[in-house]
Amino acid sequence: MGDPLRVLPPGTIRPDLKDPEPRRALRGRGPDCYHPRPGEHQEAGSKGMRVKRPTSFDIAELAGVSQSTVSRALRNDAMVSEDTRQRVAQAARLLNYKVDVNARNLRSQKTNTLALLLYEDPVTSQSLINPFFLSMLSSITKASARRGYDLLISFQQSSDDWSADYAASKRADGLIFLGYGDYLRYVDKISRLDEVSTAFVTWGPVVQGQPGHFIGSDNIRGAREGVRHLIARGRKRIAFLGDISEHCPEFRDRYTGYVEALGEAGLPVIEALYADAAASEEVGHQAILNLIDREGPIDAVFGACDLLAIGAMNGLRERSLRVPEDVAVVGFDDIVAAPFTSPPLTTIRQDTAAAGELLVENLLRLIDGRPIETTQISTSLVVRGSCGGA
Amino acid sequence: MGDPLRVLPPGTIRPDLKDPEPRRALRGRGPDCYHPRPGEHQEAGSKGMRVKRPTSFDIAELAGVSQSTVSRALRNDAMVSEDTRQRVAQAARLLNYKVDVNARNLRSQKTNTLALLLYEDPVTSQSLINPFFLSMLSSITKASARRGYDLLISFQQSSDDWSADYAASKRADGLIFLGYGDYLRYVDKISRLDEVSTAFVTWGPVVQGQPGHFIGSDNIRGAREGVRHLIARGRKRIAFLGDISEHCPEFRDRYTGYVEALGEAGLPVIEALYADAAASEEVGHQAILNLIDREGPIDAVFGACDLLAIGAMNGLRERSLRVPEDVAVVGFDDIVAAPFTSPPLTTIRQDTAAAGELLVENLLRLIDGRPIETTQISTSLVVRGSCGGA
DNA sequence: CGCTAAAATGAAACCAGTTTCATAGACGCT
DNA sequence: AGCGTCTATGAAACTGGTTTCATTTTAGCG
Repeated sequence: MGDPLRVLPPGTIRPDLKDPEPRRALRGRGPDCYHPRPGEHQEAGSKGMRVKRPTSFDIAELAGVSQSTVSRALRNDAMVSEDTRQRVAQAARLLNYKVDVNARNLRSQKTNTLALLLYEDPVTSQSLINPFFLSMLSSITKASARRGYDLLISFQQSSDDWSADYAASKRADGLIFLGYGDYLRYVDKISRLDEVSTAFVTWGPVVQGQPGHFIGSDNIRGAREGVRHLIARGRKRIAFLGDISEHCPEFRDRYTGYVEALGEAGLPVIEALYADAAASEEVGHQAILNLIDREGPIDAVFGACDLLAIGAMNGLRERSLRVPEDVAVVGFDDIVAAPFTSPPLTTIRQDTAAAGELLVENLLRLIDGRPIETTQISTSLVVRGSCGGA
Repeated sequence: MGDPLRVLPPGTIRPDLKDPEPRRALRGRGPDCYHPRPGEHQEAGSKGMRVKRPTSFDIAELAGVSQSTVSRALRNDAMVSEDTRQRVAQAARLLNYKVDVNARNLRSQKTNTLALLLYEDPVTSQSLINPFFLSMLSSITKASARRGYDLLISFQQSSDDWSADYAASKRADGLIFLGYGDYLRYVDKISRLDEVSTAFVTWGPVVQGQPGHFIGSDNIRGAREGVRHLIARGRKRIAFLGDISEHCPEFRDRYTGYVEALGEAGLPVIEALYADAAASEEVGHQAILNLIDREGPIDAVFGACDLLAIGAMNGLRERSLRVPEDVAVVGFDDIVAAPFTSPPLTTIRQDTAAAGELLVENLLRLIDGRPIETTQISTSLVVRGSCGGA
């Protein structure tokens, strides 16, 4: 927003856009150098040959110590003198040495890698249409990076073998499951992981007796808070939008919170269920139209997720109902787009940063057998315009 | 959308929601079995001990062949008789054998892994706020999975070392760069990869002389098509929304297409620039308000990405301007939300499926020195409601 | 100064596969 | 039958680190 606005004559291109010289090529290589020529790797000889990458033996020689000492020094093992450590570090820098993680992993039987398995909605083949998961993905990536772990990512079809293989083949030390979809089949599948003692955590509602594996938001409480807020603002005919079948246990819990809040206030329960597990604008849009047409006037909607709520807002607008004057809307998740809908969406925020952190933290605890503490994340009500003001 | 609607009396919970029995625990394990007890791994003895995982030697013994034959058989090497292959496969199945990828990688000097490096907008620390990248991420994941490659994912801060390390430490065979952000610094950094002959590809505008590395949509042509469409629908004062600084070369190209289309028709160029590289609803929202306030009436907006266009639509609504009657809007990307805005957003679709496919395909070609063919993806105009009809 | 314990180091085993190289057997041909 | 070629297989080398175990240094102390 820094640049001033301006109007230029028709067809003008600002001079600085004209690319006076063509975009510069990467550091003086010829035009056809962009793929390595196979075969020339081995023969060491003239310039341009690929030098064999240095090993810890090369460092050892240069630093005048044994190879095992190099290994220790580079890992900051306690048993190396400061002097040696310095010399080794310098030699490594000099030769631009990088450990070979495969060798390291092979011997140490650890990979320093976590695998994130996203399971897909079997119908749409798209579990990631919901930006909420993007947010989770981002926080998980960061949380694992912060702890020095790499992250492998994989989309799982429900037909797949549910890649316990990632652990079995020593690609990863632990598994993180994430997604909406065919929850039942999925729980059934990952349950077997426990038997082969593979460390894993799952984003989802807590399952009894498995407090370590299942981590999730307090959906019941969050939804209750949102609906209470609507009630407090005088709304009486509040619809619920979301699939509460067993495929979507999170939504089920949110529905429970919704029902509880209504129960407290003695208000009617209006469901607009739909079978499609993939929560999207489209589904919310359709659902609200059906609901209005069949159930008549409502004065509020609680969407089981923001996408549903946003779809509902669009549907309401299509029926010339004003948000929030005629119908107040509250969502769940607080996706990045929520503040920028029109009106801005009031919603129950799931703390994805904390969630990612907790998933990774707990997984690492499982991996090395430390006890687990929390498995629930608390939500918070974010009041914006769509519910009719603070 | 299958379930019927219904209204229940206040406070009712549907019977099937009552969780008759608590959610079943994973296959009959005690409550505190959810973390492995360290130390009990080694001693093989009573039940419950962790059995040492089988190696290829175990398979060899069981199948009555040598270990090297096992290796060959499992990799479907040509030099194994069908009979032997069968016996080995069966033995492997019997012992539930999985290769140790670390050993495999170490010896074969390949990882069958690609690394996806997402670079972040240095200001917002969020390169993934744009769902477009989610779509890219998804398609890249699938494309590499389809080719049997694992995908490592990592968020890169512009301050980072730009993890050529992923290749140098033999974690990955090749690198894929993706994101918006500080493009200049970023190009400068990855340019060095070429010197250490690390295979990589980048999603972004083509850089001269490096046709293998840079892959992107035909942004100029796409934007031109979109603006032409607006002109064909009678719009004359068409604003452009997007940062065209050197940090956003894609947007720059789209601006070029915009200017070209206007030039053809002899129409004025109206820019609403902003300095923030992160394309978001918020920025589009603010930009359109500024633009209207300063430039007076416009009858169309071309957003350099969908998020900007959506933000603009919200801003227009705030000023009581109707879309598309008063102002037509066209975006770029075709994010999943585009069909579900109100009105549905007309936009230039980037074929993310093809893009992911091409990125991975070209990267694999670079890796093993095959020549590269295409590096550009064509876009397509998707006409919906926001531009004033087909 | 001599003795002991602790710290630092080196030699060699080890991780679990792939790959090379040598060899045995099968087969076709003269 | 003798010979060469090709296929299938096994033995052993090899990948590049970590870890164990033995050995040498160093430090502390009477």
